[in-house]
Amino acid sequence: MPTSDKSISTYSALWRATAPISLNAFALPAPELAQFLLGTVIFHAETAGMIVETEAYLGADDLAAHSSRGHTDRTKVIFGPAGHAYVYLIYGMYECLNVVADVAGTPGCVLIRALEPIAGLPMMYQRRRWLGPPKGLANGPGKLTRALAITRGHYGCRLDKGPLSIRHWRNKPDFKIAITPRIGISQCTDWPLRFIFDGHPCLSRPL
DNA sequence: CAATAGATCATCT
DNA sequence: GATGATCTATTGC
Repeated sequence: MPTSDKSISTYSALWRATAPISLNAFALPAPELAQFLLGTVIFHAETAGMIVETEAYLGADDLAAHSSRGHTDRTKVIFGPAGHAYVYLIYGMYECLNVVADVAGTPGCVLIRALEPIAGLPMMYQRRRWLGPPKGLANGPGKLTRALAITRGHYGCRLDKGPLSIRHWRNKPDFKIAITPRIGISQCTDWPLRFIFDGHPCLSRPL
């Protein structure tokens, strides 16, 4: 299930094996964007990994979504145009990366929950201070931001190009997608908005 | 393996 | 003043 081509393990080779995604291609409803992002690759600071787990967060009706409480300093980017980063601090300790969905004026975003590490593994090990197998480097929302050195400083960044970018494969790998309820929330706990590569070893939690 | 405690702070009430 | 889209270490079977 991990990446088909194991010869692509350097940042530059991975960059060449992928292509940019236009900013307006991100402008989908959050559940659709969450599926679209599965299998795409995040690049930042000499490290990169493939997204294998996402969660969609909706608008006013979705009480688990930060944007359901309205437009504030923290949530304003979620109400903006798609393809930008919403990064926030959770539990005073970890940062979580979201991709803004939908058109400007309509709130919605996608939490990136797990990556398969592909390039820059030694750097990821150093940032994470992790001693286990590679699958444990970025298999959680707080872990992957550490591994790729993504912080609240990236709040509002565009993701189609620039230092923090998401690209898709020129030869798209084929994976089976499974859908489950979201993890770690206390509202709308049974909405089927978590999207995963079925059986992938780098998930934050199996199914 | 499962359950639980503790770390730590920006945001919102 | 309470809470939380988490993670790690530790305890107990």
